[in-house]
Amino acid sequence: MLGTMSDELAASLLSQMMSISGQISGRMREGLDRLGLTEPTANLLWLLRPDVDPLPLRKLAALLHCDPSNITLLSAQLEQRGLAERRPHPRDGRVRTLVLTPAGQDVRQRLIDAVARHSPLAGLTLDEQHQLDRLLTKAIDAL
Amino acid sequence: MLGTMSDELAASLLSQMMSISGQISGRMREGLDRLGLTEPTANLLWLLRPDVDPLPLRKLAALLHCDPSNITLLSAQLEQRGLAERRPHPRDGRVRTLVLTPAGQDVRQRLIDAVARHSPLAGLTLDEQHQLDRLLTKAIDAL
DNA sequence: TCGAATACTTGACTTTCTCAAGGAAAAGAT
DNA sequence: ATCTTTTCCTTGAGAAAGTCAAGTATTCGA
Repeated sequence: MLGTMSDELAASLLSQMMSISGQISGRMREGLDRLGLTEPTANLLWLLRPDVDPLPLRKLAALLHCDPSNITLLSAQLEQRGLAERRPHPRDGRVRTLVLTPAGQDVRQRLIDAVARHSPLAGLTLDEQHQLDRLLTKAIDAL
Repeated sequence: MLGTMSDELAASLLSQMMSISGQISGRMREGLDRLGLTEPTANLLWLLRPDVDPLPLRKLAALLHCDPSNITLLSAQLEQRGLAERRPHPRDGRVRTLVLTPAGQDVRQRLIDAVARHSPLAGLTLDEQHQLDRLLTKAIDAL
């Protein structure tokens, strides 16, 4: 049946995605000690893009699929290390946003570089990487 | 510079992979309560392929990047729910392998189906899914 | 202005995970 | 064959991360 075939393909893709992302976070772990981070804090750091408007803590909790109180804990850790700051939202006094400090931007970039260099995706040719980029972009935009 | 361009591409791919796998595990969480599982046990269940020789606990720990004692805990939970069994390795008395019961195979398949249906990758055409499959396969094989 | 909703924090608690130590089986050396 | 070494799993103690319920402050809407 057609349904079965595409189900198998979907399951195979799923398994591959999980395997690769597992490899990536495994690779990430190796560098964390050196940067003085744990995996949960690194996952939060990952979301703090310097080129985008800072996100409210609540939004970060949604992106990480966890309770807001957990973000309170993790961002306090980043703050204590001088990597990020909680700033009040300019328009809404209830909201706090999390912003990287220069030191935080540096650590984040070093983390990304270290992982990207050893990622399984680095084994693909440049052309293949562009194909992959196109496919993933479409998948994400479809959300 | 050329190096910069490919670094940016690699970082972009990385970010996309993390985003999609985040979506996937988010989707997974939604079904877990209904199946009586937690996320860590589901991640273990994921690795227990019925069509492949059962893996030693140590191997499972390596795949999940965690301590073997943690696998002891998680597999005990699966065992208690009747989803898996720890069996002595036929040739090596030190080793224990983890094998799904029929009930465990059923739960695992339902988990995979539920996630695959709502995965971001399901939005791609069948042709695109094949392209993606080819690229990911190559990336994984390069390990 | 007053009630309802939203955002973050705090505290108590559970679950997950790691580390150090220990026992059992296999492998290697003598 | 015996003894040492290594490998694998388990146990127990403890740290870290996560959830939940309650509390405070701010904003929104009637």
